[in-house]
Amino acid sequence: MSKPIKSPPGRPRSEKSHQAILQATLELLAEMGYQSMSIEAIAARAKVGKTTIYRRYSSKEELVADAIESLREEILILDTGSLWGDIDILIENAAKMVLSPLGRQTVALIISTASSSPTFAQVYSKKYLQPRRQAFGAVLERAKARNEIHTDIEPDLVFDLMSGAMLYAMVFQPTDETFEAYIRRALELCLKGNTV
Amino acid sequence: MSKPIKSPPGRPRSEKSHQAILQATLELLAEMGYQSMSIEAIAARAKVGKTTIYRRYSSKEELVADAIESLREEILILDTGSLWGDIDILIENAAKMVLSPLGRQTVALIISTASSSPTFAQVYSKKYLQPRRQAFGAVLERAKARNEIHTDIEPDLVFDLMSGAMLYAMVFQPTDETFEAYIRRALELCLKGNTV
Amino acid sequence: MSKPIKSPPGRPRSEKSHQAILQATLELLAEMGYQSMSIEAIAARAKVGKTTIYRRYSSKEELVADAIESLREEILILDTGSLWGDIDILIENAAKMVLSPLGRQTVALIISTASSSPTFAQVYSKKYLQPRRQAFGAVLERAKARNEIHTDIEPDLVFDLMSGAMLYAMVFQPTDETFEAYIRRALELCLKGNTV
Amino acid sequence: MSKPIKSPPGRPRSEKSHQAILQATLELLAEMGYQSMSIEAIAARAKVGKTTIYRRYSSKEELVADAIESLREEILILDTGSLWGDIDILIENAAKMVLSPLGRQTVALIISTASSSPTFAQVYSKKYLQPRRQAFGAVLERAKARNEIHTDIEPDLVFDLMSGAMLYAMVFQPTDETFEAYIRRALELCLKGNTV
DNA sequence: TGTTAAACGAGACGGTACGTCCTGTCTTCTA
DNA sequence: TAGAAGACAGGACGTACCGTCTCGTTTAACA
Repeated sequence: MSKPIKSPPGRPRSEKSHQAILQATLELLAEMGYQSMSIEAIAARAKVGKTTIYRRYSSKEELVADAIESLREEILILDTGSLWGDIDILIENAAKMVLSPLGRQTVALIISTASSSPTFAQVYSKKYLQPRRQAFGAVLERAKARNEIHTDIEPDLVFDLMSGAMLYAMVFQPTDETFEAYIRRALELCLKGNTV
Repeated sequence: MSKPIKSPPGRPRSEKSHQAILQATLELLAEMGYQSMSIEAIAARAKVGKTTIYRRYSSKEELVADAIESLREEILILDTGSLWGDIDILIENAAKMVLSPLGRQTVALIISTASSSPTFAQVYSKKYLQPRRQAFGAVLERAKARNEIHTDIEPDLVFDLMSGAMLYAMVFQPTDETFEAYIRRALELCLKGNTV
Repeated sequence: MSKPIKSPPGRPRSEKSHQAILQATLELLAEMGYQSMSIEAIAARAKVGKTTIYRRYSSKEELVADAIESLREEILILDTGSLWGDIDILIENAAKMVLSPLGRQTVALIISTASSSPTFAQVYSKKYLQPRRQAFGAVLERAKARNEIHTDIEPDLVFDLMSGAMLYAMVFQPTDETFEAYIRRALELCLKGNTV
Repeated sequence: MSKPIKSPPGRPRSEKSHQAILQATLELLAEMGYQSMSIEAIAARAKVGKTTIYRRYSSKEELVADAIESLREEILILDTGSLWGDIDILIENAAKMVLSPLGRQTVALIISTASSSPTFAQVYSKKYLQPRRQAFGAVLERAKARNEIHTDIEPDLVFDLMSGAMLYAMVFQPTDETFEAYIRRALELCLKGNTV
């Protein structure tokens, strides 16, 4: 049995260049935003030829999607023992992302892309939202087990509502209070009728 | 008493050109989308010099914001006599916009633009959302007067939550049920703890 | 018998504006040259509407020609009693203009304008060169009367030759000797075969 | 011994584009003149991006100077055996250039540029005038050897005088006779006192 | 140990759109 | 009715990037 994986002929692609491209992309994304960031600038920042980028990605979207994907971190949810303890950790994590420049750009990009590209929306939904939906579901299930909330609550609907609220808050900044306080207030409203 | 309004010196701006610009903007917006639409194309379509556009707007964002603003229709809210009667009308109106092809395109554009342009977001928020927020507020106030919901409910927060939910639903289509049913379910969740 | 000069109806043209336009034109001409000087800049400098310029002149050439024409000075030729005495005065005058910074600029402008605009060339030729041609002719005629040069000499041809030589000398600076010496040498060459 | 000439990095400039640019420039120069010829039109005619022109030349002057320079032809002077035979050939050549549309434009441009740019004047003088000055000198030297003109004649001065006369004739068109006849008459005047 | 073939950096290519500037015309109000 | 102010359609300017291409130069696996 021979190895079916055969390395292609010629010089292999440089992992170093790859990393430099992703790094430069993320930096420029944070510094000047998706729209005004040019591929030429990325190439210059990464000290890489434009060709080297175009060989890997055929569009800015693809490149940025990969760059963002590259920094996805594990979602770990500690069990603090109480609903609001758990919730506060989730909100804090969300806020951390949302309030950093890169985070804002990222979310803006995702909404922007997703709103005009159902395909991207689906991919993103599956890869990014689904794990978070499950994590949030787990938190609510634990709360049910502790009798903190009604058993007939639908975690998915609450998750959607909160996701929408975060999205809305990021785009339209409807309030003067902090993001965390606003989101907490929204969640309280949602759970009000469902607390035991 | 003489009129204090004095017309400024020089030739006044042409209302005809103004309308042609807005019309052309909306047409191209529908035809090719925000990104790929160029100001030169708008000028050509409107049979207007580029200068005439730049004299009025300093960016594509501003222009598009004004073009969209120009389509704004009157919001009229009938008093059906019950909270859910009123609500159903509001939801139906929203759905009508969201589900039509032009509506989807427009909303996608708004989200897309707003998410990457705080300026546009602010303008849109003030000119478009504010009136709807007030209409929604009026509905809830009537419901309070009828003792259908608690008096301590915050209409603005509920409005934000519902706006976010609609936005989220449009982008990610999280459900198989109809848009109206999904939004109604979300609103029920929000008001659950506040019904008398 | 009524006066044939009838002032036209309506507001008469402002002499003040007229002067301001000429003044501004000459200033800008000296400051930035014919090419890069814009009619808008002239209007702005003269604190005059563009219309007011276009009402008077239909082109930049016309305006500049008139502005230059406005500075024309009297040519007076003293009779020194000898050909070379008269000539030296003419050469000295020419040199004075040609060697001053403003003179160089002006001549450069004239050459530059005339070479690319036959209309201007004609106007300039008629208004500026013709009087000088005649003055030079008078000098040669006096020399003929004094038997200093042959009677069959053509003053116009000599004038053209000398004008060309000055022009050429100014543009290409072909020599290290002084302008006056060079021109004198050229004239000697021209008259050599014609002296008695 | 290794060759010290190393090709610079990156794609080399296209000689084909270069030629197309020069060709288009000369064509448009002849068709519509220096002033009204636009760089955009040149690019279009040459089927070349504007960038490709701006990468090579930073101004219209530079481009046109190079275009003109590119058509400099060899000056070959046949020895006809007599002064006026040689001269007539030189005059005919000059006339051919001066009387063609491209020639007029070219000379106008050269004068115009040179009169306001000493640097250009010098370059042009060295590259274009010097060889002609030498050719003209050779003709006069042969005439001296044949005893047609005095040995003490200064060819350079005569050359300058004739150049100036041509220049002056082109700009101001002082005569109704043909250019050739006028120039011949001028030269006769110059050599009159020097013929044997 | 060479050969080979793709990836590399560099940068030119034909284009598109930008936002600014100026042109010559027009339209309005004021004197 | 002239003047000033300034908007108008048009069009060239020079710049910035686009995505593609063509160089000469690595770099590794294959032969």
